[in-house]
Amino acid sequence: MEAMELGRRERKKQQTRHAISDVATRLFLERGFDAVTVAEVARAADVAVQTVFNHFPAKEDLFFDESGWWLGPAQAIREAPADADPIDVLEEHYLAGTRDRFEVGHLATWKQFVRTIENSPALEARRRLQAAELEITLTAALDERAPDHLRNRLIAAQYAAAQKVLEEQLMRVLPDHASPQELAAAQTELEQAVTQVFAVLRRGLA
Amino acid sequence: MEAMELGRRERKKQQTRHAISDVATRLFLERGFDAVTVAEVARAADVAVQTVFNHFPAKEDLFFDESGWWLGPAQAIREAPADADPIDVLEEHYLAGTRDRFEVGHLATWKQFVRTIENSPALEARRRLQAAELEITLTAALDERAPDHLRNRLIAAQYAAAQKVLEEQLMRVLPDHASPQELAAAQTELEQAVTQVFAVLRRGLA
DNA sequence: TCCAAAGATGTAGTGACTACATGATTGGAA
DNA sequence: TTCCAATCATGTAGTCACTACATCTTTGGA
Repeated sequence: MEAMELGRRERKKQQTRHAISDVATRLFLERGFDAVTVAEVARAADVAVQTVFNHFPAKEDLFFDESGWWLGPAQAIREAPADADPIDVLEEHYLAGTRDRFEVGHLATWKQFVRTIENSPALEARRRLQAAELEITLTAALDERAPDHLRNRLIAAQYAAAQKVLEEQLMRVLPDHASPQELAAAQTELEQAVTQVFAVLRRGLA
Repeated sequence: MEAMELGRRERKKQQTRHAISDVATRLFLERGFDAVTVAEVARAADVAVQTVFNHFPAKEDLFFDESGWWLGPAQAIREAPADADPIDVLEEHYLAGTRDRFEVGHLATWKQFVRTIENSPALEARRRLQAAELEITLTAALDERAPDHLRNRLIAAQYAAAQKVLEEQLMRVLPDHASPQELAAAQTELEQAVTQVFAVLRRGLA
């Protein structure tokens, strides 16, 4: 079994997985996460319910399919030069993510995603779990470069707090159907908030 | 229907509720939250499964029975004088809670509680939900006294972060069967950590 | 060509939770 | 005191996510 060229079997497996994931995402965005049953997803994707659970251990995994954004900050810290200020690294990482979201035009999709999450207690719980994992992995990454565990834990928790606050801010600032001008204004406003929030962290941890 | 003197009916209802809650708590602490079914709780309390759900909307409510600790910070802010520094108020509130825990000897029970939570994904999720509610109510309380919403939201998120970090620290610092000396040492160490963490918040938000 | 592994499927079951109908108790009005 | 209506406890039936397990089908490779 080679890693590069996948055989027909593996290709079919990925194909099935993507079919399920696509159908599920569409249904969830259309009707809300809680209003769609796994059985419906299976039926819409024309597979057995068991097949769905073979690929996705829980219903929430159909929605959060391998995005893995919550591992980014830890990775950014590991890839940064040893003498860099962690807060600088984290702010730059966050800003890079923000720019990405504004550039590709994924913003409308993103907002719809967040809306769907906000309408589902189960998805909100899962997002909180992801944030907790972010804190754990980020703390571990910080522990590798400095010994002060309590401080590192606090940095990680504060980064997670900042991200949460800024995401809410973006939702608040972003109009539903934004014109290019509105979008640029929102981006400016958001970046100011980012600067402001990270300034608080930097000053506190100085 | 008077508020003070409860009739026999209401008394019996509370009695049933407490019986269920007590039995449930004991079972959960003994065998872990996930290893006990609601049906077992009902059987042990000698009531119908339906009766359990009449009093407690979800299984987790059997464990977190009306503690309501997560509303404390918002209340502390509302009760504080208008010119007091929010961080001072919150630090004092947190320290008061810490002192309570160390004084009454509830610490062993508390640690067992936290252990049980840590062994159950469902309980951890519920605790995160409580923390989220804390942030919302605290933000609302802060908004009542100062208009800068982003700042208030950040304060609330940072308080929640601090509390999370400090609770972990307490679990780390606290021996399983602490002698009075060990306990005093742990308290000192914890209070130093509290001072340190809140100093970071204060400096950042100055 | 054919076998063994891996994926897809089907069946049966568990556990939390809901809807609903019914039975039992009790507080209060007549 | 009697009796009705509200309220609480109960039982039944069902939904939904999820698991265990047996079976069937496909496919990669000997």
